[in-house]
Amino acid sequence: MVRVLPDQPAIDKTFDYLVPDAVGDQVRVGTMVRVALHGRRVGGWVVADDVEPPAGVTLRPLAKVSGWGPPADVIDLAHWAAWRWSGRTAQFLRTASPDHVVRHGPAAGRPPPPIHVPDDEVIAEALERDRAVLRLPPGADPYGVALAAAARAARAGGHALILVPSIAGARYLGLRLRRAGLPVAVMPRDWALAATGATVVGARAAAWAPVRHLAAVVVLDEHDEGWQQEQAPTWNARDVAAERARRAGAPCVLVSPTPSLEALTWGELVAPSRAAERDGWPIVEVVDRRDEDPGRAGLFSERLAATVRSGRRVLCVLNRKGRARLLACTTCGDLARCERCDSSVVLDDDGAFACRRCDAVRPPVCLACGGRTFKNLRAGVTRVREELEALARVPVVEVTGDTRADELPDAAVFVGTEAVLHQVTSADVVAFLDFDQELLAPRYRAAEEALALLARAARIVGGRSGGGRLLVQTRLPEHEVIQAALLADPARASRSEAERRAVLRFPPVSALAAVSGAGAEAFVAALRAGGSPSPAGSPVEVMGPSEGVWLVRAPDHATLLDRLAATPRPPERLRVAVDPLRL
DNA sequence: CGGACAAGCTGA
DNA sequence: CAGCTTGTCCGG
Repeated sequence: MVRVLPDQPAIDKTFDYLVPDAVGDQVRVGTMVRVALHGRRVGGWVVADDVEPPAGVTLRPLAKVSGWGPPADVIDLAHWAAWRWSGRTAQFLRTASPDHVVRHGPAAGRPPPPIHVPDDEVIAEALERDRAVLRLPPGADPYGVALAAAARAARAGGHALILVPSIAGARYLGLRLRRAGLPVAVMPRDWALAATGATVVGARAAAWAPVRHLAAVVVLDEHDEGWQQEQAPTWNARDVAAERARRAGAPCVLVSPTPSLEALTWGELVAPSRAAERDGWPIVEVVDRRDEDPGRAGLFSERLAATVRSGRRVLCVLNRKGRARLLACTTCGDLARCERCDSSVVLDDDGAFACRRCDAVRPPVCLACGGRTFKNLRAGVTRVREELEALARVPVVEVTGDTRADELPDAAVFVGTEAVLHQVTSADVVAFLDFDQELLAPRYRAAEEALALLARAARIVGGRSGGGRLLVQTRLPEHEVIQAALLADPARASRSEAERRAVLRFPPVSALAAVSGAGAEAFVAALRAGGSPSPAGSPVEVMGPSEGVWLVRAPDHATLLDRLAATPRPPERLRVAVDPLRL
């Protein structure tokens, strides 16, 4: 008799079935099966075997054994993740399952030859720890860490799990490891090979890959916000991988040029020498815009003008979309604002004013004088491209999130949103036209995000030894984030950021969840009622609502998640985002 | 999720 | 009161 969790989003409940003798040898914890449930057949996973079914129910036999599923340790991990991100076990098991039916493992390959791993003290030191945060500068090649981890896992009689933020990056790393002689499963394609035994390389979903005898875990660019899924449950592949390592007793190395505060709280920092780290960061040229005449300055300093005219390949970053972001009435000069909440409004696709905060839409008419024409106060990327072209006297190409990388014309000067750093792979200089926008963004993680942005740009231009250069226009030249990049010392930024988070009680000093949706009000009421009789002593606070979102805060994850799990969910739609990146 | 069944509504 | 909609419950 086995316990089966149906693969149905709304059924978070298990049912027991008889295992027919004929298929007994194919069924274990994790096996994917089909079962009869309430008059229909549904897929599901065996989540426990040798179970004692509740009295008074007549069991039906399994309808079919579909194929291999996640190993038992991943089934346990999915139960944990359902608690950790207030989700449902089935959602995680779907991510952990092969996308095609798997009935046989791949043919056994030749035993791998001994692999040569170059000596590297810093990497070796990181792999000695149970939980290491390895701070490698942006210019460093992460291949050495992956190879050393795979070799270490092999010595321990097991396999390594290596997570890379992008799918393309994972494929490339997989190829290089395979060339070194290792059996490598690149996820999600090689699910069956991973299950039989290989070094496993992949992107976010690979945190759920089957790994035989997990013996080392590496997460590259652990600070990358892409590790977290945007939809609820907002699970984070870095945290899943770290928990897997903990459960397996395997070393876990989180690698980043700019480690997150979460990582620094979790593990021990390992970093190369100051000289080596400095070499891996580009030269940072800070242009202090306070010296300029504010009326005339625009977005282009003298330094920037000289740089775009120098003939070098320059990427200019301005995180604003093409349409105007701040409008003023041409008649009276009043700013275009929302009638309801007073926030600034932007022109939507239909030419109406749309509020960016409260969703209100109104005709484009000045509230003060009734004027109907407006001028841009802040140019978006489209306008800036034209101005920059005039300044540079060479063609300037605009890049936004919508631009297709393979259709990008070649040019010496590009301008775009952050997307330009994803789509153009090499340059001599990356220039941030208005870095204060990153530093002062109204998000609690703005400082970390700003430093990560500099690190991303640093990868494109390369370290200082190769002439890599960043140009940062700012009115905050003393800001710790800019100083951290300038001195190639990310700790400068994390120290001050840690203090700020402690004062404001933001993560990692606390644990947060954002609750929204039609059922949020009822859920939050139940959440408040579920606490200790005296709310004053309750460690779980509920704040809000602000724009329909409540924020739940607790001193730590266990307190927060136990309370969320103990609160009954209303039948209406409810989104619970644990560890929200934006508030 | 989706089928079963009960309770509620409508029109003759 | 048949015939339909809407809501709630529950599955092995």
